Amino acid sequence: MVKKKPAEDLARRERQIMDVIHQSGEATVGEVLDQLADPPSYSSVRTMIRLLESKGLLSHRQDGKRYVYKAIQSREAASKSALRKLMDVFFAGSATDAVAAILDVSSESLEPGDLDRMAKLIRQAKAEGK
Amino acid sequence: MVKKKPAEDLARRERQIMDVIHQSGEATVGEVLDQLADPPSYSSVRTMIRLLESKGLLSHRQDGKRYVYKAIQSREAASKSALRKLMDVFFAGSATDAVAAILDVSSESLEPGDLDRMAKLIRQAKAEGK
DNA sequence: GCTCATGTGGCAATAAATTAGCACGTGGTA
DNA sequence: TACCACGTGCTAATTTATTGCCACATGAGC
Repeated sequence: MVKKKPAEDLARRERQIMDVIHQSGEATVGEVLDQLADPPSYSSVRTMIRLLESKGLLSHRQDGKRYVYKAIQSREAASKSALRKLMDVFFAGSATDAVAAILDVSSESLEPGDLDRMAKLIRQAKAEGK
Repeated sequence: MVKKKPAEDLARRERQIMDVIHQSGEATVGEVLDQLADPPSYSSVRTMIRLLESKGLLSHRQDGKRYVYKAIQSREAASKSALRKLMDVFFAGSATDAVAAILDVSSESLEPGDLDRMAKLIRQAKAEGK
């Protein structure tokens, strides 16, 4: 029986690369390299990406002679599991506390429109949950 | 010049252990061991924890003959940086999208009271941001 | 069609992370 | 007080992750 390897179990570089690809949606080796903070050689990035593909986390399509990689798991699915984990670790699973932290973290950049949209989301959730 | 090592740069086990300790607030070696999904030996966990302490991520106090470890960086600070990163990677930095995802992830377990509390948080943020 | 710039594939070397063994110390308890 | 259970410190061995080389392929421009 093969061990399941969720995204949380990735090594450092692997995670960095997956993050870049999730952030970009799709990326070539060169694009990943450009977005890595502390980049190794092109060759190393490529090896790493191929490894991630062999682990079933990435897939590629061909574009001319280059490969364009994307995550197998959708951004939505990946973000949900990351969020769930973050909520568990830092907020004892509390969605309310997590929302409070988001408001806090982004207070600098929030515009009234953002807050209105959030308020609307909450009204909707309330309506659905009835 | 010494390289800064933010929490995101931790290796797999290191991060697992930091997560457990953040989640618990404080923990002994044995408690960390109990909460690790795929635990190595007691001895290994101890070595890892001492390493994290030597890196400046943990500190300990003595309780009888045991050490009780806690994170140097507060849960609040750690959660903020984790949230910021998650928002960047998955939601292009959008707080609104992050809130939407939280509502989605936790829709099963939300109670009306939670939604009311969130609504209140948003009203407050709006008042402050004026 | 030939050549060059840029890509990929496989593989070997290195570096880092993880594991655990062994010796010793200490507090509680009979 | 003498012993035992359980804790720590240090260090070595192993496993895993990361890096980059070298050979070969392919498309674009001349």
